[in-house]
Amino acid sequence: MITDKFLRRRRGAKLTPQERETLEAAVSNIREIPSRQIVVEAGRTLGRSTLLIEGLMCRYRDDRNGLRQLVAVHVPGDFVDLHGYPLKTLDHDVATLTAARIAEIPHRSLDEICARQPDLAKKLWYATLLDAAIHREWLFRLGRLDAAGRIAHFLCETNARLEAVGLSDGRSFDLTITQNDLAEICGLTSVHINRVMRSLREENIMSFRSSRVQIQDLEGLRRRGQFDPDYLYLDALGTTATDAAR
Amino acid sequence: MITDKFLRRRRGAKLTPQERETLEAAVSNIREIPSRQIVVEAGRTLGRSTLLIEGLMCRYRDDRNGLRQLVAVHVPGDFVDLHGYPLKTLDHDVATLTAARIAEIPHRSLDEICARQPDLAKKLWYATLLDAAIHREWLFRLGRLDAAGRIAHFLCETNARLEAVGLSDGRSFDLTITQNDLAEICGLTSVHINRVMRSLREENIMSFRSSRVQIQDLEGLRRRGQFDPDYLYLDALGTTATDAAR
DNA sequence: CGACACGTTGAGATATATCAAACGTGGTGG
DNA sequence: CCACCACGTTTGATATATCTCAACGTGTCG
Repeated sequence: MITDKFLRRRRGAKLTPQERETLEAAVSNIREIPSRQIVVEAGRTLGRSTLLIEGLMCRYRDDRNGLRQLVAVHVPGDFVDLHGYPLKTLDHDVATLTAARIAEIPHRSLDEICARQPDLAKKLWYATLLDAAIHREWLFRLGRLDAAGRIAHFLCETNARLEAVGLSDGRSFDLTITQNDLAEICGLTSVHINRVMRSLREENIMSFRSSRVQIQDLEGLRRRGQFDPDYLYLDALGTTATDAAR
Repeated sequence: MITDKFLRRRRGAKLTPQERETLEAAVSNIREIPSRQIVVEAGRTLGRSTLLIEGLMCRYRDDRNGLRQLVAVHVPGDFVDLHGYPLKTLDHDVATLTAARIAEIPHRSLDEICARQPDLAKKLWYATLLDAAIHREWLFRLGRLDAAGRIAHFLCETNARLEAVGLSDGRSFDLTITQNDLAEICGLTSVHINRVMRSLREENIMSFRSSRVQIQDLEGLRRRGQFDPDYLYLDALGTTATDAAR
């Protein structure tokens, strides 16, 4: 099911079966996109939005010198560029980090949903505000945490988000990105990421090898990143729950 | 008029007179709030949202050691905690930076707007996405700019936002915050803010004294902060326009 | 006038960046 | 099957931005 993971386990915004069906019906097509491909360019007028089904995507801004800052990483179930619906054009680029499968939903269909199904519309709105909440947490991460804290915080967040959609067992998950990507997420250089990750590894807190993250000491990692998952608005407290539900 | 400044000069989302009236009618009450007062606490269930009429407000997250990171600064015309409407509860605190006048709008009234006036609802949605766009720009600021760049970028942004609501002449504006606030915005210490601002002053780029920002070299300030106002979705390109309109 | 918050300056410590080189490793073509 | 290439990772040495701590200055308000 295409919209399987959308808003899954989100407190107070789960979709009803009917709403899910409406959304499924709104999908105009499904596309496979290779790794490292730009999907939406800043400034371009948009006629549809993208639901990520499989793979990883990101949003970013490049600076004058070619340095890049990622402003979001998207996991399956995320409505990647839904912001582009009310805004009509995006202020940043959107690209794949890995090969990805996406579903496209025309804005025309969203118009109908907004006109006829205010409850569903509000849940779409909610989904974009979740992104904003994550943005805020990233601001905290960049503004107040040191390198180890930033890495720890990002890994805790990604672990929690992937777990919510059944892609992490709560301790380990696939993350097919480079150390340079991590640097662009954390506002650091890849050299420094490398050194700090080594120390986290040597402290037996976590490891990141051949695209797989293993968290040995989740509590320690959380402490390092001052991570508190409240801002993800997940329904089960903590991340201990199995992903049996739904 | 209470909603005078709301979405003013925002590309493709200006309110019609009727919509404006609807919003005005939705205001349940107006409050004056002293400086440095918490208005919304994280986690509390919300029954209304706050439109800022006059003064400055902010949203922030405190870390374990009492260090604070501001994640947003709000100027008159901003619908400060509209995020709390779909989300029901906020993940961060909201407070005044200066004495402020606010209008409160019950969520019940917003429900009616969403049910009956999808176009207006979409503009409310748009307003929250503008916040998200600003969050993203702040991420860029924190992740990729040095101290001078961060200060420059923040001042350019604030100048543009205030100008859009008629509170900056494009070169100077009142900004009643401390250097410590600036530090909490820029992810730096107040000591460093002080030093870097001195150097910006000595280069005749800008000055900030007794709560007033004067920009001598707007072009230079923009260059320093790599500031491009696209993400503010203002209708007039650049910031040269007088604020005659509307 | 004194208290208090805010701004300013100095000296030294530290985290992170920069530059440069070597080291895997998986994939590809000969 | 090997040689080689491209790409990402790892490490070292040095430079630099920012922090920390501590003191002093200045304006405002009761």
